[in-house]
Amino acid sequence: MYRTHTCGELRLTDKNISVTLAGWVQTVRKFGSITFVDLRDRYGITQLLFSESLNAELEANPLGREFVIQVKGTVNQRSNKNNNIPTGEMEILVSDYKILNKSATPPFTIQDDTDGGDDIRMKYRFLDLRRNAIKRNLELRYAVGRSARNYLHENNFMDIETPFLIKSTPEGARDFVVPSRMNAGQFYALPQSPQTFKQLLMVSGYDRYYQIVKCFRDEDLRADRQPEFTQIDCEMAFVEQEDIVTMFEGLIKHIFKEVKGIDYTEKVERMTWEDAMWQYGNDKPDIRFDISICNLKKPSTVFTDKKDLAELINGVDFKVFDEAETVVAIAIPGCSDYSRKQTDELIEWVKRPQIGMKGLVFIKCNTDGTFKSSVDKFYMEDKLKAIAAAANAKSGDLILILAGAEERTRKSISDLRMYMADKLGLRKADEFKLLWVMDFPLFEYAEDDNRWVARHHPFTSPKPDHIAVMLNNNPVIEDAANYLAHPFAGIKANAYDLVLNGNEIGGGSIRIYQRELQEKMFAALGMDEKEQQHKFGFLLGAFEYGAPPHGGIAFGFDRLCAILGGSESIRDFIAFPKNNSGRDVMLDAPGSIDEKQFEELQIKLDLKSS
RNA sequence: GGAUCGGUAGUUCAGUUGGUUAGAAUGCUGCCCUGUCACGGCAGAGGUCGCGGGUUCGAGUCCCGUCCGGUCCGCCA
Repeated sequence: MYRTHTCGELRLTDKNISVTLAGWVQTVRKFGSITFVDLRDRYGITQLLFSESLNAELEANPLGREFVIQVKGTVNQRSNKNNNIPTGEMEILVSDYKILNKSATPPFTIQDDTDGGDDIRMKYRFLDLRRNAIKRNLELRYAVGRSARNYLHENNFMDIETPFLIKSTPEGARDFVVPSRMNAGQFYALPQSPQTFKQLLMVSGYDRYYQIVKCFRDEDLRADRQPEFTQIDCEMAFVEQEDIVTMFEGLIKHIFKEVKGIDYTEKVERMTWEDAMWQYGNDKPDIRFDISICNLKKPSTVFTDKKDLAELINGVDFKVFDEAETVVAIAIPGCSDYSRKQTDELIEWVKRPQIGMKGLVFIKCNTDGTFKSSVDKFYMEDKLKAIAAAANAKSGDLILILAGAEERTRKSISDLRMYMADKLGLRKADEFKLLWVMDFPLFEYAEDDNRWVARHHPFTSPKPDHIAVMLNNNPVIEDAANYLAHPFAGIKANAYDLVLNGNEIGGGSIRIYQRELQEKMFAALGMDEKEQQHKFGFLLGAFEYGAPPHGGIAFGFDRLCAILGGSESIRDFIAFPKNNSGRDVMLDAPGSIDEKQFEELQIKLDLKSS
């Protein structure tokens, strides 16, 4: 037997018992003729005491960091206790030890506050995984997964596996492809999600399905995006949007409770996509802090009580505002005392290429009731005051205003809002706020091809009221410049995203389950009958054999874990993640393959030079 | 496809206006130390300044190219 106990298990109450432990040497502290060793395993650290009698042997067989050793000894009370660790009151008085395996000196220290940078830690990921920080993340991930399975199991969901080797359907994200040896010249695709399979399972009558499943998308990476990632993928039959929303609010609340000990009793807020875009500039707003956007340019349908805003800023010959499609303002609490240097910094920040604004107008709402702005030349105090009122600014606030093309400006003010909130510490990692964003547009306009693309995916159903609009209108866009006037532009989808602290953690929809509507949808996306049959014939066929109404949702499992762990980066919640370029730096993958493999696949490599 | 920041000891970093022998911390090695737990003390080893080219009397430092890594935009139905 290698061990009787783990390194996190023994306490002072075990005093005098004989034990055998095995683990890794974290540190060796030689202190004259006695030696202390911290022995580490997955469960904790236990101090070993090598007394004088073992000195000769330690000299003959010295210990080094990360050596794997086995020790026999008795549990001993420490004369100096360490209150920082659970095992800090006891130690093992070692009678005998054995080196099970030596270790080279690790390239970085395997401690909570490691000296290793990201690069080296990724290359030696197996060492990094020994560290508490990463271990805790993986434990959290396991807990979230287990909690989700428990909840779904209790609610009659059934875990059904779906294939990884499927057919490429180049709609949406880029597919990873896998050549087929037995079908030379043909390729499988790895699934971007099990979408069509779970819908077919609904047709088959498995009315509550789930899977915690890998998905693959060949797109560029981000801190919160990996080419292979994990979804909690769910689908239900005989449901409406409200059923899904209730069921999966329940799932997240269950996870909050089981994993974080949080009772999320408050009502989960809801917001239409339209409101989210106008009030927060973003379809996944962080609503933990109360800063919303005021549109100063046009009378907004959202703010019906502030109809005169456009008059307020126009007509003083300030060209920046006059010529801008959109002018938006946010009031930052308590920042009216910003210095010239600080406001200049903000201006530089919005001018960075990533944000790409030409400038930033600010109004200081001083605590003495006066106003000071960067546009005093154009706006008298009474106008500044009126703008401040419109922007919901209080005394002591700093109003920041951006002007420009609508989409760009809206995104920028949203980025600025988040930047300021981070700066002011308003985004607290231990505070969690859920939000449903609903009523997304069904279609987006693709300028390049002058056609509609599905905003969510092509299986999403329109709102019941909008089905007729879809069935009775021609999807062809005759007037590209005026595409918003096309009836399809206003069609809203039966789709919903669950947002947690400004991150989309889940998204789903009620699906189309009738062949006619599905065909109409495909046609709207520019697919002729032949193409529809080729790509999705199996699904259209299935809809003819008693497809029930159904809908579902998929959660980004990695992202959910990262947020619950208080991190924006998902990489530390994945045991073996890819780097920014989609490489596994430990394996040095991807790599080339043997000539023999090419021959078997009957593939000849002929890279096109760019 | 693009922007931007970085690459100097095993590791994390500093390195002034281009100027003598490139530093610190930590890790590593050796010696001392009977209660440490970020142990302490003394001594020592450790460098192709990512790579290639250029400017210069002289380049870690400036310029061009390239590779690698981080972040972001585009992209991610």
